[in-house]
Amino acid sequence: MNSNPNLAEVASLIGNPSRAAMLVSLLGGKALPAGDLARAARISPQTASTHLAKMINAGLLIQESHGRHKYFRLANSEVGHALEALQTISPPKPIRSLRESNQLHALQFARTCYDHLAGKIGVALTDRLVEMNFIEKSGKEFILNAKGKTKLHKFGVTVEKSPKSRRCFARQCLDWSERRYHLAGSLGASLTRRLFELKWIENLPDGRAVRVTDAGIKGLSEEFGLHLTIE
Amino acid sequence: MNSNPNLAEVASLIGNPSRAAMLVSLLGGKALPAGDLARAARISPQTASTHLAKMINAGLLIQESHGRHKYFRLANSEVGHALEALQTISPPKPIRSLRESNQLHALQFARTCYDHLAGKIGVALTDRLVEMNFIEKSGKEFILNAKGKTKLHKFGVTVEKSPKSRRCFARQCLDWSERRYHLAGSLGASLTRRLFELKWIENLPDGRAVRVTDAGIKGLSEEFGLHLTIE
DNA sequence: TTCATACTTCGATGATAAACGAAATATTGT
DNA sequence: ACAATATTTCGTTTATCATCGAAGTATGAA
Repeated sequence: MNSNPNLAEVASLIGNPSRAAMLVSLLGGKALPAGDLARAARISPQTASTHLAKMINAGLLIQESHGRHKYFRLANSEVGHALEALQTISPPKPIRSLRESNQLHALQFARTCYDHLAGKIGVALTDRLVEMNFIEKSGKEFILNAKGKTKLHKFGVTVEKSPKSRRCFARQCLDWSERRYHLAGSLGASLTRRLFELKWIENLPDGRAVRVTDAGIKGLSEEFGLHLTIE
Repeated sequence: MNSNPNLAEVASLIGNPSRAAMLVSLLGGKALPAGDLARAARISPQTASTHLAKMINAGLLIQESHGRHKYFRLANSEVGHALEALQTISPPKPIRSLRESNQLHALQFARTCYDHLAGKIGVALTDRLVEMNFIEKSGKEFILNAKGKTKLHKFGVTVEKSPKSRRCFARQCLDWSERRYHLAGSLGASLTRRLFELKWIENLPDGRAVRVTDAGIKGLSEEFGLHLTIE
């Protein structure tokens, strides 16, 4: 009679406040260990463990073991997409203060994802690197060409793949909120490190949001033709 | 610290099997009376009434009174979008009868998703619009270019973004049955409305499944190079 | 007015599951 | 080997909420 997929099952999983808190923590795309997720949801590790098991079982999360830590992340981009769609219909304003509202904006605008830059700025900067013909998309990676290598090296970024690390050099990382790719991998990390070093960006007090400084606005414009407008 | 206790609130509303069944019945975009929704969810009118009140309260539904009947429908396209997004990550429901199997096939082939076209046809038509270079993907939207604007305007579609509505003009909506994007937003809705107007598509008796008429097969082929084969 | 239909409110019941303490398992460090 | 840390499993408690019967309100029909 009524249509096929079993909505209620997944929705009820997301519908628990503790699980929802964990899922939101994972929306940044990062994998987090069980303990961190428990803390984020303000519940005991035991309780978190049962929640995580349920979400693994339902295909919402996947698990990677690293020693005694178990890392969890969203199983795929569809899950992130669904969570965001739910957020858009989450009624009036959950936001208790102006400060929280600003924080939320800040996250969408610029944040770190593991160790590289994400959010609107992350995507926009990557776009500029492509447009200026420094990097180009190729499968799941970017390729840094000679022109880009020169430019970024002069800018203070490590442009050689470290031979001992088997980390991907210039991975494409999908930003769910923008649904666009930005630069990750060791190149993305090195570039982001350099931006911190130059104090073009700085960490906001808590969480993973990042602020672009005045020097950053000037610098990104001059070096990469990335013109930011303050909203 | 992290954003949304209300995410859980909405999700838990959708997470009840009875409420989910009612919401899915409303995904076709039509308004239905409380009694019909109770029957669709196989629950008593009293129970349905409390469920509906909760969903009204949370802003998922809106209510119109017509005499002693009260009609309910999805509050806005975002709700429809969120439901579809959840369907993409929901496990399929076992099929119990031939009738259900047929219904499922019809839904996968063509259906309305709140107010725009989805299913094989929805995705295929969107693909054609991209291939014919009328629209192009950009982030989470499509961009309608000059060529597309001319073409669709001539076809009878509203191609201007309504300034007072803050609804997205041409959003990408993830299709649960195809796992691909189709055209949504006010442009998608207007195009779908026009297809109904031309009687190229028509609603099947119950639910949100849609049939492509003979005129539609001819028209879609001639106008958009979309060649349908009857299965 | 009186009856019938559509929906809502109230109260009681029963089932589900979230939470944590206690204890088990697994891994790393000393 | 032993202690420390990270996670899981089990059993118990507790709270929530879906459900429906019964009764109430509102609208339309006879």
